[in-house]
Amino acid sequence: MKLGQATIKDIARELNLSASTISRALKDYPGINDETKRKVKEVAEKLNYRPNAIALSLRQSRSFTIGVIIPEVVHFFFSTVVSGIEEVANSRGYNVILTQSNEKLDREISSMETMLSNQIDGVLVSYSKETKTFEHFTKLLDHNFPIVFFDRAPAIPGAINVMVDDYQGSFDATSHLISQGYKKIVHLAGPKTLKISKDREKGYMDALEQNGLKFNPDYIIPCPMGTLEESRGLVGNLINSFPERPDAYFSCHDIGAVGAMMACRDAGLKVPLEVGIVGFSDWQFCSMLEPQLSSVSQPGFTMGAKATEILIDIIEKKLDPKTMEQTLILETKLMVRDSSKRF
Amino acid sequence: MKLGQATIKDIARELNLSASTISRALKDYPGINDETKRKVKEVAEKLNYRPNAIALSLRQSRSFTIGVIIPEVVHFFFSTVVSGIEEVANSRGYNVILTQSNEKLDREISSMETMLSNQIDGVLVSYSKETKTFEHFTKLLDHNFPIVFFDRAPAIPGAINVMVDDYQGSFDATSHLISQGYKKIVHLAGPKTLKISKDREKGYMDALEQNGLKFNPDYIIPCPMGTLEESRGLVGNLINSFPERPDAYFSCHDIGAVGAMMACRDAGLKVPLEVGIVGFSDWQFCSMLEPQLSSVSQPGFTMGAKATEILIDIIEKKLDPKTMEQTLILETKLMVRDSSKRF
DNA sequence: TTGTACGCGTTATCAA
DNA sequence: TTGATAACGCGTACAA
Repeated sequence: MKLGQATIKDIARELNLSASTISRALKDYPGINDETKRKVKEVAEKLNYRPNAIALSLRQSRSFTIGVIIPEVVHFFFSTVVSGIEEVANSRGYNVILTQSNEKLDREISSMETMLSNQIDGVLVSYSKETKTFEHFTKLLDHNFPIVFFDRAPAIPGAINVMVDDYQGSFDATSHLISQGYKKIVHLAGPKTLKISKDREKGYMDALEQNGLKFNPDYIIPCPMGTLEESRGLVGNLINSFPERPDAYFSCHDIGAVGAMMACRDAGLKVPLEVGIVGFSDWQFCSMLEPQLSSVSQPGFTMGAKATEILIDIIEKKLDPKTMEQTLILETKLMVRDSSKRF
Repeated sequence: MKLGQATIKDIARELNLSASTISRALKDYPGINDETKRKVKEVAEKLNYRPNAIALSLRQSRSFTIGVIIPEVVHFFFSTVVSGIEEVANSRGYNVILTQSNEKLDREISSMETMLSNQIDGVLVSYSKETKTFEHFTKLLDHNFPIVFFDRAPAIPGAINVMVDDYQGSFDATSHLISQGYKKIVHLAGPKTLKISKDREKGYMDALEQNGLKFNPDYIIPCPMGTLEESRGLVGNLINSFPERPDAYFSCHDIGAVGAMMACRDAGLKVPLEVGIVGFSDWQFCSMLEPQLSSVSQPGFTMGAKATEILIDIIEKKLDPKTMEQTLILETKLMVRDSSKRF
């Protein structure tokens, strides 16, 4: 704060009392003269006194601040999660320091560093697509520093993760497509570095098998970038060149699904009549499209809220993550809309 | 940080030196034995020393942290702004503390309070729809506390604002509709508490007049909530009950435009043939819709970046806002797409 | 070239 | 019921 923010000492001087008395009076400690207390509070009010959280942090070695590292805020899902984080953190008296990695490992690492310098009490992380090794996290976990991972869960034994049931969501989506009579279902897959990508792929494959459809590896199309143009291009090629033209697309995220939808439109294929499409994440725009896009809804707000609750519990109760439930899995919900409904 | 974070004292003890020597060695002060310096850095490395930013903050009365208060993160435009803020703040060595007001005045006020307690060096604000009085800001401005407002600019003399040219954007959008031959253009307006709403309304009205169309007050439909359902319902009623059925809708935000689009579809009206539609903000989904939605694009990232630069300049150069350019206006860009293109 | 002492704002501890 | 002192981690004026 700038010049002239009143401190306890200012109040003390004004009333000819000691700093400790002021401190106690303000915090309603027992054994303080009621009259003194009244006067102290009055002057505090007058001087517009505001406790200095920094001084408190230094003294208590606790900052009541948690860090959040996400790939990008400009991402409907992540912004939803942040919203949940913010909500819970606030209501429990914590500040939220936010940084984006922009999917870069080095930014993730340097963010972690500055946050630690700032004495955060714990951190919530969804790691970047570039991140393939996790020493920058394990080092801290070994020192019992509280970390909770969300959505993107690393392969670290003993780490706490909050995620959605990507496997089941994917399984449901694929089964739904099959139930609607689609038979040649392509999966637009995400980067293999993310566990969620692998889980979604697995759910897709298992759903095929359990429904008696044979799995064709050529039907898995990697979309590492996750842009609309990417999937639109890939699906466009597919439609024109593939020996057996696919009749459905299950994308590991909504953007990819929109790309597929556009490619189909480009090719004059009718959705859902000739081609079924399902996305993943249930972004806001799904119900604005024509036809409305079916998608697997992920509880982003809840994820952020739960992860934060767990983190703060660890911080405050000094829980040992090793003795806790390691993974909280939230349920997804398939939102069936027009893009995949034949009957 | 938890137990066992090494401090300068730990290094001092290990090397039988005084804390001040360590401090100087680490910061490459002149007049320190090279050999000592080497050893200090070595031990620092070994103990995984990390400066305590909290202690620094307390000492310098500077936290290198800026606060951000926005209505909601789950809002494409705001998340874009936050992204710009984050980027610049980070590169200039500042942390970002984020809070959402959720469009509530009391949350806005309490956010401000906790942030001040946390000794932020300055704050970036986009105030809530509920905010009608600004004492909680003016009080601080009077004490020279650095505040930069973005997007939603309050009627505070001397305050620094970064915003887009809402008037011009709106004027352009309306003119465009007129140029496409639409004549009965309805404006879906935002809440009057926001200057941006008023500016957009003004731009609409002026464009009508300057193009020789008479302005009909009944053609301004307030959409205070800004939800899809709201505008869909309102436009639906309009279509059925209005004596002179409108042939175009210019909405003060994209969601409203989508609502209008849906209402038209419900009523069997063809966009853009029978009805033209233009939104404001150019959210991601605009180009995913069918027909693609024309919209006024706002440079969110730039807005965040610029606002942050200005704020940090004020903080670091101790500039007096009163002597500065008060308002930075960024240009909008009309993205003409299918929803308003007749020719 | 290095050490001592003090202060940033607060509170816990011990003494009065 | 109140006050004095020390400590959280760091930087710096001053002394050695």
